[in-house]
Amino acid sequence: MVAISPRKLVSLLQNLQTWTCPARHGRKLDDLVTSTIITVVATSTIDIGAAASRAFQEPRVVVQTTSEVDILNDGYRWRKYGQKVIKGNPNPRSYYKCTHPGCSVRKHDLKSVITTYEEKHNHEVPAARIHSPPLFT
DNA sequence: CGGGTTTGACCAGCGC
DNA sequence: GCGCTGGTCAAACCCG
Repeated sequence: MVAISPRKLVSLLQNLQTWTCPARHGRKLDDLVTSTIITVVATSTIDIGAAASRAFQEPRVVVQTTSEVDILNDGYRWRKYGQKVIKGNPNPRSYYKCTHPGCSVRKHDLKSVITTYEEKHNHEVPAARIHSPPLFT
Protein backbone atom coordinates (compact mmCIF):
# COMPACT_ATOMS: atom_id res chain seq x y z
CA MET A 1 0.00 0.00 0.00
CA VAL A 2 1.26 3.43 -0.92
CA ALA A 3 0.50 6.30 1.42
CA ILE A 4 0.62 8.96 -1.26
CA SER A 5 1.46 8.84 -4.91
CA PRO A 6 4.33 10.86 -6.34
CA ARG A 7 1.83 12.61 -8.61
CA LYS A 8 -0.28 13.63 -5.62
CA LEU A 9 2.82 14.77 -3.80
CA VAL A 10 3.82 17.01 -6.67
CA SER A 11 0.30 18.46 -6.82
CA LEU A 12 0.35 19.25 -3.12
CA LEU A 13 3.74 20.87 -3.28
CA GLN A 14 2.66 22.94 -6.25
CA ASN A 15 -0.17 24.26 -4.07
CA LEU A 16 2.45 25.07 -1.49
CA GLN A 17 4.18 27.28 -4.01
CA THR A 18 1.25 29.68 -4.07
CA TRP A 19 1.10 29.99 -0.29
CA THR A 20 2.24 33.33 1.07
CA CYS A 21 4.44 32.88 4.11
CA PRO A 22 3.68 35.43 6.86
CA ALA A 23 6.88 34.58 8.66
CA ARG A 24 8.80 35.65 5.61
CA HIS A 25 7.06 38.99 5.18
CA GLY A 26 4.55 37.74 2.67
CA ARG A 27 7.16 36.27 0.42
CA LYS A 28 5.78 33.41 -1.60
CA LEU A 29 7.32 30.03 -1.14
CA ASP A 30 7.61 29.66 -4.89
CA ASP A 31 11.33 30.22 -5.04
CA LEU A 32 11.83 28.52 -1.69
CA VAL A 33 10.41 25.16 -2.62
CA THR A 34 11.08 24.84 -6.31
CA SER A 35 14.14 22.73 -5.68
CA THR A 36 12.18 20.82 -3.04
CA ILE A 37 9.60 19.68 -5.60
CA ILE A 38 12.29 18.40 -7.89
CA THR A 39 14.02 16.37 -5.20
CA VAL A 40 10.73 15.08 -3.78
CA VAL A 41 9.69 13.66 -7.15
CA ALA A 42 12.86 11.66 -7.42
CA THR A 43 13.10 10.66 -3.77
CA SER A 44 9.46 9.71 -3.20
CA THR A 45 9.35 7.60 -6.34
CA ILE A 46 12.27 5.57 -5.14
CA ASP A 47 11.20 5.22 -1.54
CA ILE A 48 7.54 4.49 -2.13
CA GLY A 49 8.53 1.86 -4.65
CA ALA A 50 10.85 0.27 -2.15
CA ALA A 51 8.15 0.33 0.53
CA ALA A 52 5.66 -1.38 -1.74
CA SER A 53 8.03 -4.26 -2.25
CA ARG A 54 8.40 -4.94 1.46
CA ALA A 55 6.50 -7.70 3.22
CA PHE A 56 4.72 -5.36 5.59
CA GLN A 57 4.43 -2.52 3.12
CA GLU A 58 4.26 0.15 5.76
CA PRO A 59 3.44 3.58 4.40
CA ARG A 60 6.47 5.78 4.42
CA VAL A 61 7.15 9.00 2.62
CA VAL A 62 10.53 10.61 2.60
CA VAL A 63 10.62 14.28 1.75
CA GLN A 64 14.02 15.65 0.97
CA THR A 65 14.29 19.40 0.79
CA THR A 66 17.00 21.82 -0.06
CA SER A 67 14.80 24.84 0.52
CA GLU A 68 15.21 27.59 3.07
CA VAL A 69 12.27 26.29 5.08
CA ASP A 70 13.69 25.02 8.33
CA ILE A 71 11.09 22.32 8.88
CA LEU A 72 8.58 21.45 6.21
CA ASN A 73 5.13 22.65 7.27
CA ASP A 74 2.86 19.86 6.07
CA GLY A 75 -0.36 21.12 7.66
CA TYR A 76 -0.54 18.53 10.42
CA ARG A 77 0.02 19.29 14.08
CA TRP A 78 3.13 17.69 15.50
CA ARG A 79 4.45 17.41 19.02
CA LYS A 80 8.16 17.08 19.43
CA TYR A 81 9.04 14.25 21.79
CA GLY A 82 12.75 13.95 21.40
CA GLN A 83 15.91 15.06 19.75
CA LYS A 84 19.11 13.15 19.15
CA VAL A 85 22.47 13.87 17.65
CA ILE A 86 23.04 11.15 15.09
CA LYS A 87 26.57 10.02 14.61
CA GLY A 88 28.00 11.24 11.35
CA ASN A 89 25.49 14.04 10.94
CA PRO A 90 26.25 17.61 12.01
CA ASN A 91 22.57 18.39 12.68
CA PRO A 92 20.45 16.76 15.40
CA ARG A 93 17.48 14.61 14.42
CA SER A 94 14.13 15.69 15.85
CA TYR A 95 11.29 13.27 16.58
CA TYR A 96 7.65 14.26 16.25
CA LYS A 97 4.29 12.64 16.92
CA CYS A 98 0.97 13.69 15.44
CA THR A 99 -1.11 15.26 18.22
CA HIS A 100 -4.43 14.11 16.77
CA PRO A 101 -6.20 11.70 19.22
CA GLY A 102 -5.81 8.12 18.09
CA CYS A 103 -3.36 8.99 15.36
CA SER A 104 0.01 7.32 15.82
CA VAL A 105 1.82 8.91 12.91
CA ARG A 106 5.38 9.88 13.69
CA LYS A 107 8.01 11.65 11.76
CA HIS A 108 11.62 12.57 12.24
CA ASP A 109 13.80 14.91 10.35
CA LEU A 110 17.31 16.16 10.10
CA LYS A 111 16.84 19.89 10.31
CA SER A 112 16.51 21.48 6.87
CA VAL A 113 17.31 18.26 5.09
CA ILE A 114 15.02 15.26 5.28
CA THR A 115 11.59 14.52 6.76
CA THR A 116 10.50 10.92 7.08
CA TYR A 117 6.88 9.95 7.76
CA GLU A 118 5.96 6.65 9.37
CA GLU A 119 2.49 5.14 9.51
CA LYS A 120 -0.41 6.93 7.87
CA HIS A 121 -2.68 9.70 9.11
CA ASN A 122 -6.16 8.44 9.93
CA HIS A 123 -7.69 11.90 9.86
CA GLU A 124 -7.81 15.04 7.79
CA VAL A 125 -5.50 17.99 8.22
CA PRO A 126 -6.70 20.14 11.14
CA ALA A 127 -8.94 22.85 9.66
CA ALA A 128 -7.85 25.73 11.85
CA ARG A 129 -4.13 25.98 11.43
CA ILE A 130 -2.69 29.47 11.63
CA HIS A 131 0.08 30.24 9.12
CA SER A 132 -0.58 26.97 7.38
CA PRO A 133 -0.23 26.49 3.64
CA PRO A 134 -3.06 24.76 1.72
CA LEU A 135 -1.65 21.29 1.91
CA PHE A 136 -2.89 17.69 1.83
CA THR A 137 -6.52 18.40 1.01
C1' DC B 1 -3.96 26.79 32.24
C1' DG B 2 -3.28 24.08 28.18
C1' DG B 3 -0.28 22.77 24.77
C1' DG B 4 4.17 22.78 23.12
C1' DT B 5 9.49 22.36 23.68
C1' DT B 6 13.67 21.00 26.04
C1' DT B 7 16.63 17.69 27.76
C1' DG B 8 18.49 14.12 30.71
C1' DA B 9 17.41 9.40 31.68
C1' DC B 10 16.09 5.02 30.31
C1' DC B 11 15.79 1.04 27.29
C1' DA B 12 16.59 -2.12 23.41
C1' DG B 13 19.38 -3.69 19.68
C1' DC B 14 23.76 -4.60 17.90
C1' DG B 15 28.72 -5.44 17.44
C1' DC B 16 32.81 -6.81 19.67
C1' DG C 1 28.98 -8.96 29.38
C1' DC C 2 29.99 -4.38 28.00
C1' DG C 3 29.85 -0.22 25.54
C1' DC C 4 27.85 2.36 21.88
C1' DT C 5 23.99 4.16 19.41
C1' DG C 6 19.33 5.34 18.25
C1' DG C 7 14.52 5.81 19.82
C1' DT C 8 11.34 7.01 23.48
C1' DC C 9 9.78 8.73 27.96
C1' DA C 10 8.65 12.14 31.14
C1' DA C 11 9.49 15.96 34.25
C1' DA C 12 10.52 20.65 34.05
C1' DC C 13 10.00 24.57 31.73
C1' DC C 14 8.14 28.11 28.43
C1' DC C 15 4.67 30.78 26.16
C1' DG C 16 0.32 32.68 24.52
